[in-house]
Amino acid sequence: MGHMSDGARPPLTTRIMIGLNAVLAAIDGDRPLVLCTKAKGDKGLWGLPYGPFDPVRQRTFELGLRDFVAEQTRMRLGYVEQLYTFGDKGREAPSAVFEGGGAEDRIVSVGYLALAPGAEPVAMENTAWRNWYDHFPWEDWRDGEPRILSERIIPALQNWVDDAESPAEQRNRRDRVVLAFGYEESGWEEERTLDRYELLYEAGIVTEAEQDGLGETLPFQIVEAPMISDHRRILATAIGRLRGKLRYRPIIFEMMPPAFTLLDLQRSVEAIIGFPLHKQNFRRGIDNSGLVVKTGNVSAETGGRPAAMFRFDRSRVTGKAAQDRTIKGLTLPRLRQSPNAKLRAS
Amino acid sequence: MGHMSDGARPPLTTRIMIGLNAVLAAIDGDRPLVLCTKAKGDKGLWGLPYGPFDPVRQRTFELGLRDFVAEQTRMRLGYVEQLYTFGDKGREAPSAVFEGGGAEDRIVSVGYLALAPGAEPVAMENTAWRNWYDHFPWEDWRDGEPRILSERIIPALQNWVDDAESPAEQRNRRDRVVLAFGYEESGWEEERTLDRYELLYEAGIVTEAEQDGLGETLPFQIVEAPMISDHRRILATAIGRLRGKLRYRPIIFEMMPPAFTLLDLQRSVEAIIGFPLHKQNFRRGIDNSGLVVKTGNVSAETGGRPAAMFRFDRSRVTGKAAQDRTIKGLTLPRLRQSPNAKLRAS
DNA sequence: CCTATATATGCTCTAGTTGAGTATTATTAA
DNA sequence: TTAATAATACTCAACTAGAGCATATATAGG
Repeated sequence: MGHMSDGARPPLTTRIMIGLNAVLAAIDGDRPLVLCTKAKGDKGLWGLPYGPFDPVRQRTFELGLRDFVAEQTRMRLGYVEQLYTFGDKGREAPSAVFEGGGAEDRIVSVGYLALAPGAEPVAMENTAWRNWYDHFPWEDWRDGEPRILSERIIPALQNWVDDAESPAEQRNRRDRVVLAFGYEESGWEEERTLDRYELLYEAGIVTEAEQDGLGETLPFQIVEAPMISDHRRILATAIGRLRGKLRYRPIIFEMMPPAFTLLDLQRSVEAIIGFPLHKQNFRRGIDNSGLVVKTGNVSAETGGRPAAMFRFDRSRVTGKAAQDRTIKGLTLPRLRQSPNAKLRAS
Repeated sequence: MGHMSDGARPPLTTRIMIGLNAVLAAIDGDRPLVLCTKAKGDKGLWGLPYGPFDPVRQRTFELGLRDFVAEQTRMRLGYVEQLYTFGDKGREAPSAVFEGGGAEDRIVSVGYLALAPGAEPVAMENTAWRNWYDHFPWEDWRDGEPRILSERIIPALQNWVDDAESPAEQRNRRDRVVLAFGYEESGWEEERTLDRYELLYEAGIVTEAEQDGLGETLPFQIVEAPMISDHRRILATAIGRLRGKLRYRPIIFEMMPPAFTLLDLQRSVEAIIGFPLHKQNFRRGIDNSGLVVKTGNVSAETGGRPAAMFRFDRSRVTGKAAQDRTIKGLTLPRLRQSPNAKLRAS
């Protein structure tokens, strides 16, 4: 295999180090949660759990991830999926991440999405489940268009578009905004979380502390809640991936308790995708997906007529039971015009 | 940020090296192509172009990728997308990849998918465009179910299922086969390319030369055409990603020449997804996607009535023109019962 | 010119899916 | 008993997807 260009060997003074980042997501009622850690010396900013990859002891990234998450948070991961590998120069200061790391080292981080069936309380200090919309307030449309979007972000984006140096660049910026935020005809696509974040970042509307070198000079910065390093970007990637995957894989059940009502399920899905669903059509979709079966119990939790409890039926994904239809994920019957946005779906 | 576990710093004797792998795909008529290289000393096996990532000189992976592909193949990449990062221990022998690499080093490779608008001939020795179905004969259903699948692969998989040690494991294997290969009800899902490859690999039905340590002892091996290292796995990932993405992004146009007929477009899509489409419904789908516009010219290439030429209309993806509908990708109107599988779609 | 052949392109029909809403049922609290 | 709160059942219309028929415009060969 020796046909690579010469000079390939990196000088010993520049080492590559690999960090593993975990986006551990769970749902609590109608709150989508992500496990965060806060480190001293980071001005109180939150970050994602991360750990170094040890090339000697760890056979695969995934095993390494499971190890350090268990060590840091006492949680054992279930569903795990690789997201993306972030390798841009300057994305973090090596010495801040790896003990013994020097400024000349290069840190690459591999982000993973992990799903938990519930948000067990974590006893560790500086570790907490946080609502991910605290860091992405523009992504939650469950009560209608977020005010921060219409009142602050869109005007700021408009300024950014107007600020472009050439008409071509202006058109390009405008198109990107329209596409990412679904204005005009195209419509909000919930899975474009990363596109939106990157646009806001590029426009200087969000920023991640000082290490980005943009300091206080940003013209349009208006949205707070940064995270350390590029962790908010990693979280945006995770949210987008999870949202997109709901449609074609029965992944939501990785985040559900063993038994649940259909409304529980609906609230969980809504928490993730960030917009309300049409209740009757949602259950119709669930119903003929064949993904769940009744347990026989009922829940009298909520005041009205008791709801039947369901559980995920794994045999439906393959087995003879699945009859004719291809099992994919969930149908997400959007509620277009909510009669009263304040009151959720009827 | 210094809250990582100690002992994080890898000993200097184990270095991490990062390789970049490019799956450069193009279409020629009805042949889906991938740019391959053949190295001496690899028993004549084909592989993907790859190069080391230089942490000193290269600011991002993507720039590094573009550099080494330009150097190795004289091609400038257009559309590029990160696929996956492969880091399992033992996936390749470092000394074979990096000059100066030692057995104690750890190689991680970041795979990328790149799309070319056409397969320009490459003048480089040991570099060629190859039909990707040469390495995945079971993935091409354009002329009906591939014989290798029904005659050899499925029986071998059946043996593998029967071979399971426990009934539970047997059921598990069976379910995985059913799901990946779409037998019984669920139906063939073209984007599960990687699932299928991994299943075949696990069952010992495909193998990648000797470094996998399985040697000649495989009970069921029946499919040839391996590639070096884990390049066939990377290619499977790329094919799956590309197939899946066609449905929701207008990515096919990255692989088309500036002007084309609708049949050209259909043949290209069919080449990628590996099954035939219903012609009239395909054009209906293209038509009301609004993704293309007539150039005004016609093509008298094929013998029958001349076909109108079209071009991709980028303005449709955002612009005012897009009217009401959300522009996604293509509809893929499957042709279920081909009247005569030998004759493609009517 | 006329005919066979080949493909492009237009149109219809049907079944299933999706968005939306109405109606009915089973509880608890006042 | 009534109001409130949900759960659950059903209906309806618009649209989408699979299928196939019909017509239009070329070329090749008499």
